[in-house]
Amino acid sequence: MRLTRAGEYGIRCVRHLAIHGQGKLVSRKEIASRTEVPPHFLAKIAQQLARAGIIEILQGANGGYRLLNDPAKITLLAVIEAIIGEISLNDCVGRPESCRDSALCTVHRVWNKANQQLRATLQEADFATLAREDACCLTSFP
Amino acid sequence: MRLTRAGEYGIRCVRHLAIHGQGKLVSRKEIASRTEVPPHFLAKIAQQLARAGIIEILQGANGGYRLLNDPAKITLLAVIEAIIGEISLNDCVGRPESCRDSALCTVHRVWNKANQQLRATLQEADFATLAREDACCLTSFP
DNA sequence: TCTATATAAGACTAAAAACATCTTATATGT
DNA sequence: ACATATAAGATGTTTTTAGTCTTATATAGA
Repeated sequence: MRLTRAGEYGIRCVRHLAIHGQGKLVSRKEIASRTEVPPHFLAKIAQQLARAGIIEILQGANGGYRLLNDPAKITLLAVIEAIIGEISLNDCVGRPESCRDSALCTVHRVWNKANQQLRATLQEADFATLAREDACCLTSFP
Repeated sequence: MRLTRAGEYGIRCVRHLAIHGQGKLVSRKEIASRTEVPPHFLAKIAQQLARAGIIEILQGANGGYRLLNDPAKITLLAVIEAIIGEISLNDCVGRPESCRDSALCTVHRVWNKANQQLRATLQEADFATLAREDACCLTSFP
């Protein structure tokens, strides 16, 4: 697992939308400038979020992005995995076939446990909470 | 954080040494072939493990590597961090200065918790245990 | 209907990191 | 002295990440 820049940007984007509330349309331009994400890069990230059913993209004049669901229902895990794919701390966890016998592998078992914990922690965090307080990472409201 | 190939190889190396027991000298050649790690790459990894005080390197004819401590005292965390540096799931965690106000950042707080959990889980795993049972990843004994 | 504005989609490029190898030097046992 | 083993760092290759650019498409409003 590795939180890439794209993943970080995806979080910023959803958090910014969450601050405005579900269904509120915000232009890509505004999101990009407020969260300091390169606009074209944000476009790609938004497409992934849209495919994952997290946001809706409206084209045309006065277009933009908006959250499809209640921020309280959107987890940090869902956003991250929409961007970087399912989290796996090492290959052993994500692709059992890369192990000779992953069911018995003591090392594997540790990774597996760590991976489950990590995903659980990220799943507990929802964007209603994440948007509520002031936060670093350039995503706070005016 | 990302478990690189080098990290994975470091684990294989220490596990192989742990199977032989503390203080037992094993040649780089044997470790490399048994764990399927490129010999020259293993040399670099071994140097990092040596700098971290995990193994001792003996030069010259009949040289090789050996564990300095009881495998039960060597944690998965120590080995991984000897190779890839201190684990941090995102920049926010590892470099608080990259946040405007990391103490208040709700996103940061989630990462921080996840990071602590991950390190704790990896610290609980020791190489006496990891070496005990059959395992995948090419590190089992003859 | 035409135009301005906005995003879509994917090709393309640059930079960084990962992965590995190669070469020269140094240490040790016989 | 010689054979064998690792040290150390330069070098090269591949993959991934990060970001940009271009052409196409959709929409609001004059």
